[in-house]
Amino acid sequence: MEKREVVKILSEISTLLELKGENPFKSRSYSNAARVLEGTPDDLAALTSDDRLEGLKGIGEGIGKKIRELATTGTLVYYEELKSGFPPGILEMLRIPNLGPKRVKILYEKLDVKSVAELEYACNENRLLTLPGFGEKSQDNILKGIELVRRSSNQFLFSDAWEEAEPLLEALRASRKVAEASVAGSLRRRKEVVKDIDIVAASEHPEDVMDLFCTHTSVDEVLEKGSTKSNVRLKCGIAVDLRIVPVEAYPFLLHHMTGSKNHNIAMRSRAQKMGLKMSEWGLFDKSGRSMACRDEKEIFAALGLDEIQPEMREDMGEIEAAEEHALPALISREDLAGVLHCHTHYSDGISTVEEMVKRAAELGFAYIGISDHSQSAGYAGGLKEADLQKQWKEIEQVQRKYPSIRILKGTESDILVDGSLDYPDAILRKFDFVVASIHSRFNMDEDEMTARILKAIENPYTTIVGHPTGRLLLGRDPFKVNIDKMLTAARKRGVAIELNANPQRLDLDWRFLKKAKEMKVAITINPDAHSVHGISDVEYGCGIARKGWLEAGDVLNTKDAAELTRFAEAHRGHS
DNA sequence: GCCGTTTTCGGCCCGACTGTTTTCAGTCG
Repeated sequence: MEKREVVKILSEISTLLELKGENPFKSRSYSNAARVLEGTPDDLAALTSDDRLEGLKGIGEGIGKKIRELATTGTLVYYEELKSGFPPGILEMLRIPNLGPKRVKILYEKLDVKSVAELEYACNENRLLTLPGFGEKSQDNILKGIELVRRSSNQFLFSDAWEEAEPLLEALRASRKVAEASVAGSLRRRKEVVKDIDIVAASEHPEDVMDLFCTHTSVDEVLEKGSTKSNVRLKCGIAVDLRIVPVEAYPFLLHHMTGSKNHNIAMRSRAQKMGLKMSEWGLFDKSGRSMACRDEKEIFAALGLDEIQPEMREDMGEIEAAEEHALPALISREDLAGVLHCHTHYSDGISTVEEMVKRAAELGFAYIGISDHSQSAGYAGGLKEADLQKQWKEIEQVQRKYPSIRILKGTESDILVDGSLDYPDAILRKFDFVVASIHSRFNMDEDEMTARILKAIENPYTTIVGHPTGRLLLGRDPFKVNIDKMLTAARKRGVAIELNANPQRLDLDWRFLKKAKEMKVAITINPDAHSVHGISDVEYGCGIARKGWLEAGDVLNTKDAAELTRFAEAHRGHS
């Protein structure tokens, strides 16, 4: 069984326990265990082979045993029994906003409603009005919620949410009544996919600011409006929360709303153990006196911690590291010396070689790697040998015109079904670098796919494995590959692993980056640009690299072009 | 169900808003 499936079952158990009305802390321990398991880079087989599983904080004897049962037998008696107590459609009702386990339980027990469709029917017959705790408003809101769930998946790419957040933030900052404002929540933490947008502000006139916010042109509907908190839905479908506090509480609000939830719980538990109480309003001692903090750094310091960057606040070891002064100095966009993996109109890009080079130079890069698709990639206009000759000539001309930036000749070669690359060696050796990527037969089983990729890694001409799991966020699941084996082979052979910065990919996932770093595997943050605009996508990649605790030294394209070509040459020397 | 520099038992983060209620439960983050 895949770890992903175990994670799903654990969180489902958590939900079912809530529905059952069990001890909420018991339910929480299952969702916590699911999160912890998801966050560890190791696969299930590695975790269950020794005592490492129960060593994870949040997985004890009980849940550990259940995970082992799932890993060895593929099923879990406890889960099956729990599940059989409820009709199968009941979980989908929980996706409706503002409808939680308590009220779903009432709907099921009193009205025998077992699915979203039945719930809709019951609403239309006004049958909810008779229930305790329900009224006309709730019934209307549930109908609206059903509409919303049907219309969208309720999840958005980071890049899309970011683009919506920026004008809102600018409008707030432009107001004289706003002292400070920032994006918070998962967007500030740079999660690859977000559910909503959180914005925080400091103001002495919160009502006026709320009015400004709720009447912004991008707002479609005001869902909630108070003096310190409002919630709206934008025309594009994303919900936005705005919280406002006075200036002195602002750093606490910013920290609180940035989360993650589990990071906050850990921070507040820590405060509690120190005899303090922490909330979005401040940090208070036993007598209720508030301790002034001018920024987040001072909040962390008050709890005996180094400042933790927002991207790392996932309660995945950052608090322990902050306590031991062992936090990494995270990479930033300015650390990148050059960009690799760029397409042009020769294959499926839309910009010319010169346009791409000019743009990269404007962005301050010292080199750019052109890597169009290879000959078998008919779907993307892959280059035949004659096209390559033509492109190389063109690159040499452009190079003369732009002496300040080095142009590297590369290719994004398909990894063919048998693991070989898509050009003969005589051509491959002419490239400065080769990105090897899977673009076909995604449905292979794990052993086959792993063998296919390992063979590509062993090819002396491979420099980088491109988008190593092939996922499309909100679109296509990653293909099955043993990441551990891939990283081990990459390290051994001196091949880099791509962190593809396209906002739809962001692949390799940040949860594996930390592991790659520990294994000293070189990572390249590549734009996979298909136009001049795509080059700056490396910014998204840097956000994900930071979530994976990467420092400048862990990333290959922070080095200069000479070092990069030496890296490529070194692998060729291996053969 | 998990966990322990107060504890192996008894805790488990904290507050805002809504809708339903006459003081609060449910939901969310």
